[in-house]
Amino acid sequence: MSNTKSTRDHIIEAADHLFYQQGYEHTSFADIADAVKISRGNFYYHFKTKDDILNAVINLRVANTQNMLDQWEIEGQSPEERIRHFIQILIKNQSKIMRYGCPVGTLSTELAKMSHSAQTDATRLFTLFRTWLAQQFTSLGHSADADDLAMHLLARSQGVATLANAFRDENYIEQEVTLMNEWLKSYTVNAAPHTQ
Amino acid sequence: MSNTKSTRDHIIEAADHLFYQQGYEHTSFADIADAVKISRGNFYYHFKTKDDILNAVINLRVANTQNMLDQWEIEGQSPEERIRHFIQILIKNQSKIMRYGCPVGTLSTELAKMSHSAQTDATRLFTLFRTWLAQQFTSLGHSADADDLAMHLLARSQGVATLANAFRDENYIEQEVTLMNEWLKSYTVNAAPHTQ
DNA sequence: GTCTATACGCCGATAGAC
DNA sequence: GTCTATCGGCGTATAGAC
Repeated sequence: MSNTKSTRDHIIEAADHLFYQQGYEHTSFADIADAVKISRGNFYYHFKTKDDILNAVINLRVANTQNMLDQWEIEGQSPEERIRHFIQILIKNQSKIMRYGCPVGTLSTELAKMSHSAQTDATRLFTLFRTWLAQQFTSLGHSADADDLAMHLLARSQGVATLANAFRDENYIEQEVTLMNEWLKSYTVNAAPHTQ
Repeated sequence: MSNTKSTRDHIIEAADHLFYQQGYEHTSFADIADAVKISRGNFYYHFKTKDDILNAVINLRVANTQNMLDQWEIEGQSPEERIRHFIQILIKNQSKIMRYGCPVGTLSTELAKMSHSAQTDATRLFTLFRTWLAQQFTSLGHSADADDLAMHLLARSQGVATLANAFRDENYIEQEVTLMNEWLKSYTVNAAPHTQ
């Protein structure tokens, strides 16, 4: 309940940023220690292995994501407005996405290639969005295919992030966001959606 | 012109597979040497640095991709049939994609995080597909937004690959491929496409 | 062209003083 | 809780024999 962050918290936050910007494997203990301005030795008082830090980072991201979704739930006046909040993060984080891609997707991809045991935990971040989006689509009256619609929208935002990162195109994200909002509108205005 | 592959070719092919399955950084010289069954020392007769192997792998992938696109150009009786060939690789490589993701997207993402100088070269693989798809959409009479449509389809296949890899869902790829084919149809049957 | 042997640095991890 | 010092291993890369 104190407003001063512990060293442990500083480590987790620094690791969070570095794992996002450089990747998990590409980030060394020295990198994190330098960022927090502590010695490598001190590190091991707080975390025994690198996997422990990864675990703490994933937990932090899960908590932050859950808070964000809760906030959207409060702020959004309607399901479509809430879903638009989701789509809008591509704009809000535009420059970071162009440089580093999507934090959820890139971590999941990296851990999958490493056959890392934490891959399942990382997928929980996707699941948070998936479940929340499916709830919104259910509220919109699409309960039968709510999960399909959620996965569809998730995939499109993932693809946009990957290509924006590869091509570093400023306008591209906005262009696709417009299409996603139009797609969403077709599921809210009338009862007959197009074929996506 | 000989039908016997050189040791160099064997190294490139082994590196190609391992970079795809394990990632570039996660793959060591020892891994590749073991796969080719040569000593680590012999390795350096063929490639001086790890970056050299990466370069050779990218060149191999560019050549293979170009051959595939040329083949689709010959086999496809119409632009929409050719584009359907592109969509169909998600089905053809379904099990690999579920395990390792898309070889183009995952390499691009990894090199971006490493700030690797070869990232620009890796993006050429995306550009090959992008340009080829744009040509097909131009042939379909959508020359004004051919590149946008190409990028849109690229993004969707990328997103599907990322989520299929994260969730390991067998049915999901097929589900999204159906949607992509329906989307494509709306650009071929009549002149008024839906909003994507 | 292929091998063994080895240099050298970085990384994850430990020991122990303060 | 934080530090310095150090270990063992792996990874890239080199030297030189065959």
